[in-house]
Amino acid sequence: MVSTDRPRRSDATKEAIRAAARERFAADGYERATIRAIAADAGIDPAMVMRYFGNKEKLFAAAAEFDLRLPDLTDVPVDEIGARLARHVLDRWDGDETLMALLRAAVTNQAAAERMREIFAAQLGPAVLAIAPGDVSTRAGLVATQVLGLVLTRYVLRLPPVVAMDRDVLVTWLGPILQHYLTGEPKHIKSV
Amino acid sequence: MVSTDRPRRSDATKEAIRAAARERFAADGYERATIRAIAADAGIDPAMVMRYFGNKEKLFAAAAEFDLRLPDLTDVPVDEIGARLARHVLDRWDGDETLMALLRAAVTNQAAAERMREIFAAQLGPAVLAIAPGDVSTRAGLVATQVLGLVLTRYVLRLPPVVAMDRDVLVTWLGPILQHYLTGEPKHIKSV
DNA sequence: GTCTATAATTCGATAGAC
DNA sequence: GTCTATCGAATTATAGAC
Repeated sequence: MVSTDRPRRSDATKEAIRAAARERFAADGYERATIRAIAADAGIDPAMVMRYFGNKEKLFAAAAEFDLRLPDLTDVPVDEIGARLARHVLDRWDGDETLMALLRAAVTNQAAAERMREIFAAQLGPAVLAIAPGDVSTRAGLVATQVLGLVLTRYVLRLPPVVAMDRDVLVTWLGPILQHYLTGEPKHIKSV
Repeated sequence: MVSTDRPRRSDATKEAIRAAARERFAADGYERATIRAIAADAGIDPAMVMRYFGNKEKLFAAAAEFDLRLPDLTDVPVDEIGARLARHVLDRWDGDETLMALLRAAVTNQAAAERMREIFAAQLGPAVLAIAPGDVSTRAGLVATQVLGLVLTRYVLRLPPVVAMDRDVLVTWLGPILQHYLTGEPKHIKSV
């Protein structure tokens, strides 16, 4: 038992590489992030990156390991689920650059796009299933459009009006919308 | 007068390059789209591309010339504006790959992102101004999050649930949301 | 384990013949 | 106007010394 899980020799290096890779992929996207730059950030030789991860694609796969960490929404009052979800997305994005790396890369890299699809299918789908009536797939898809649209415009494209919006203002606007996508019916919406 | 606007000698070549560039930038993004490939698609020599457009950045700028062609929404019944806008977005995106090129490139290329910001500021802003009360900037920003989120998930990431959704179903769901962003008040929304 | 040296490509861009 | 030839730089990836 202990032998398979022993004190770790210098996997610290491996973790340092992964951290540096996350930053570079997030900042520059898949193609512009170079192994050389990642190695330099990690303070080691580029050859080490190849030794530990084989090639660039595998390095990205290791760096883009990601968990949405969706909160358990089943015990949240029904009419607060949307706001809770909106707040979680903003928190999650501010605290972890992995999703930014994944999104940036997914736009031009096929493997990254596939991973993105997997993550949303495996993590958002079940979460919606627990609380939503009717067509779960459609509801999960609609939530994805609004959530990723927010992330894209605020963190990637940095559209000024979206960047300028206060966190709480965003939650106030988007909460009811996500709520509607999760539990409402199409067309049956009243805006006053 | 005629001399400045004469029959055009072989600007057909120039237009062929621009068309090929649009396709490549849309399919591969800025970095992966190569001048060599674009030239091959256009059936001419790579050196011609440089001669006509100077460098890769200027070529992209020429290929990403884009007009949202937002319809005049002032004469549309107020409660139909959202649906009309949703339908227009789907139409516009299906018929022109320029916006796809712009979006794909904007995610990893600074100049493309800046152009994206300009387009939304110059075209969406005024359109919203004509019909929306209160904080126009916020409303335009919210509309951008949902519209670009739809485009990202449906055309770029190709999330299965979003791809599977019928055009009319999407309009039915998104119409009221865009309507709400344009004319409603935060929190004052009722989903039944 | 870590790094040096370099192979093998690929790309943007230029010079110049025709 | 069009194309050939090529430069110079940058990249991933490998081989092998220490």
